[in-house]
Amino acid sequence: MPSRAPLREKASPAPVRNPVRNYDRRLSEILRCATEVFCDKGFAAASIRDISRASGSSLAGLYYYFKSKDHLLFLIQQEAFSSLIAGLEKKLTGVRDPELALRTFIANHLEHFVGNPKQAQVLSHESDTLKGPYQEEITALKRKYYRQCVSLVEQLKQTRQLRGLNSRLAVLSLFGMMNWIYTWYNPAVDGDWKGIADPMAAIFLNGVLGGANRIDK
Amino acid sequence: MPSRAPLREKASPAPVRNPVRNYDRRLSEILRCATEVFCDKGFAAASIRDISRASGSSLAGLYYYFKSKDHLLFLIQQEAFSSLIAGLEKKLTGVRDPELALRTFIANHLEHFVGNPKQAQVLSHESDTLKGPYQEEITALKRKYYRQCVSLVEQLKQTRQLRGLNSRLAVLSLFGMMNWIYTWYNPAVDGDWKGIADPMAAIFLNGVLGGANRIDK
DNA sequence: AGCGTTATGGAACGAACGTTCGTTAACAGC
DNA sequence: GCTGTTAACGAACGTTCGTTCCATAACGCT
Repeated sequence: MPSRAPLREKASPAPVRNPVRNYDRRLSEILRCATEVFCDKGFAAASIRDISRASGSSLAGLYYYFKSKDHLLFLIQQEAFSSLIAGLEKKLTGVRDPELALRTFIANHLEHFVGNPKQAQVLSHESDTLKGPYQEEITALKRKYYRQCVSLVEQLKQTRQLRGLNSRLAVLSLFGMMNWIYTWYNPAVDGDWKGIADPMAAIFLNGVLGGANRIDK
Repeated sequence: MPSRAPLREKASPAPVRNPVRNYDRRLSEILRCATEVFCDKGFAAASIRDISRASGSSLAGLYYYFKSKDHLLFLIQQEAFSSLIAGLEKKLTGVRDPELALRTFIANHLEHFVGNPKQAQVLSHESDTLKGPYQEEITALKRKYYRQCVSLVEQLKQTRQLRGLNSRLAVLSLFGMMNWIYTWYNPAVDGDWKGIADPMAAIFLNGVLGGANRIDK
């Protein structure tokens, strides 16, 4: 007669000590697994069953932590954007010089993107996947972040008297450079984020400051 | 007693005059419709039924033109890449100056991407969707295109003696700028490709040439 | 008139999908 | 010891998916 208890290999039925902490910990564990699955297969091609497998939960058990597949992607993107913005505001306090501020902006962005490549890919690749209220909330975060960068470029434009500069195009080009990284970054070839942030900031800043302004200085 | 013929509203059973031409014409029509659907919903989320609806074919009728959904995406990407590369080689013949060649490269890329935004989005957004032999063939085209750009940057690096320049990072940053356009381009705001190509080429070329080199000139 | 090729469509297949239902342990507070 | 909450699960629902089978027109050629 076989014993029954040892057969359970899946997430065991919770030795709940601190109820609130346990929920949060398990949720972020699930978000981490789901991020990996979405990164590998893409949101639409990934199934809840894939995430169930990756996280060790049952199919039904997952729905205790999110309302729908869309809601799950929303939670991932919201957390990713929030930590990106939080890191930025912390590093930007007290920085007055626009050029230094832009270098800080770029460094923060790349630190996040190169340090969490899977999260970065889900942010970049699935940035237009959601629809309705979820998308609106993410778009609001994205717009806030975009505007902050435009503001820095406009400050630079004013202090350096760059009359011809198209701030919108400059900022969107910068975002292109940085967000595209998820398609090519290879730590063995490209090193960590510091080795990318400086040359990329150099290209962008030389790019918008232009040749002429260097002579004046 | 109702007549029967007028009830047929769908693609009528082919007044075949020139068999070869008809096949090609219908195929590119289907590719165009499929591009639109893939662009709007993403490859994985788009169904063959969506493409059937958009192209006016029946579900089964489509499979006369491609072997599988993956094959359909392959055909789209192959055609897009081929015309991109063909346009480039035509415009680049006889151009000796590396800077001018790079401006030409950028102009050709943006002309294609801004002129065919839906095709561009499918190329960029689904660049890693296929697997196996299809992906290998597309990757080969992509690598050829990438190498051509690297070669131009290295020529620039040599003639201008830019010792510190990381060609790989520079080219991938340029591709980032250009390919990211599909996420933000709005003809009403940004105008046609000419208004984007020049400022973006300026950012890139000033960026890699750096401030110092301009003083020498 | 008859035949092979080109081109198309209706109907169906099995598989996989997101989600829900009802149930069940484990624990906390009383 | 009882009760409500937390956390998890197996099984199933109805739907949609990519793909295939088979039939059938229209045409070019003989």
